[in-house]
Amino acid sequence: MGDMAADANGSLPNPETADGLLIRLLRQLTVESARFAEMFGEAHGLHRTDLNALAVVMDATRRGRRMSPGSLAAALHLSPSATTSALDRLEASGHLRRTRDPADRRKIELDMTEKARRVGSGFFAPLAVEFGDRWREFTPEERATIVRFLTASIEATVTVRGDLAKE
Amino acid sequence: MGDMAADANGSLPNPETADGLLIRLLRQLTVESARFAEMFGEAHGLHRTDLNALAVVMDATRRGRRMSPGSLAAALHLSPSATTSALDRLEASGHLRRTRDPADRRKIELDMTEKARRVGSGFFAPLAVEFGDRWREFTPEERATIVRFLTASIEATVTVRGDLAKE
DNA sequence: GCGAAAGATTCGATCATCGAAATTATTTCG
DNA sequence: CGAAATAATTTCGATGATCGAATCTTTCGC
Repeated sequence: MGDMAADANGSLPNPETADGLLIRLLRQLTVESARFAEMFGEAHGLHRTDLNALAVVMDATRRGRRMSPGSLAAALHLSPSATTSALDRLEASGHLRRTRDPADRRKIELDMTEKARRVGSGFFAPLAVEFGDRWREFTPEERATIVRFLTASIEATVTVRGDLAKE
Repeated sequence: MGDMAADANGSLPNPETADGLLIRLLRQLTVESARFAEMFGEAHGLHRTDLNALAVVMDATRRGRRMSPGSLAAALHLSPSATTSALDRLEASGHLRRTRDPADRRKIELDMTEKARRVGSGFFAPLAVEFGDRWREFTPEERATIVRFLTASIEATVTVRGDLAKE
């Protein structure tokens, strides 16, 4: 699932518009990504939430920020108590460790273990290899176009989400 | 999955490779899509699974296929009993109807209601508008490149998933 | 220092999901 | 034709992720 609104748009089957084709492909891509994540998680005994949590902590670590349960809860849109449960699971499975912040002892810092790092590269390395393989055909100019397209599409999604939030 | 492994890859922050940039953007796009679906579902009182189920049924309907609880369960990677629950919810909320197949009365056919159709276009219409707006800048040649890119990326994901399934 | 606030956890309840058994309808075949 | 096997879905009991409210510990303002 892990997926998301998997498969359905307004585009009629008959004459597909130019935009319709792109929308359909984007949809397919997100569905396939979700399926991959789901299957990967299953293989490692990690549900969606645990995978997401790991990913958030990994990303924060990579850019030099430390995560606390609170910030993790915010990032995951999860209640503090559910986050505690998730952290219990991830600590029990040896992917994360909790250590108290010596400066402010109310806070907890989350550290990835080597096992988590292996999980992360097990997730991304095969994808990166396969992507690299298939993307070799694209020239720098074409890549620039693709970057513009992806950026525009991300912005569009964020914009529409913002509109939705206003209501 | 909705979301999916939200945020973390192997690419180091420092000198980002050309592929690394694309991977990061793809990841962002899936994350944002998932967030949008999540927020939309929340606004309509539909969880992930219900949204996914609706989407699958809508898509099948659109291409002239009828769904049964069984085929829906398969499409969602959900147990039959969980699917029954989801259908109970969707029927109670007036999005779907169950009717027995007159030919083989063991089977149940799932029909979308007008309300479900409205939900669907409420989901996709704003996105389509915003995408259309932002994509106006792309020439047909550029779109062809983008289509190739998206197709290649989908195939890559499917391939890696297939490899994972073999183990 | 003392009360208020911040950060995290515990507790009890709810609900989605699962696996196994049950129900209803159909097909096979003796 | 009738009985057993098969198919499709649902029911039931149990598990577990999540939530909201209350609790505990630490820090900050006065």
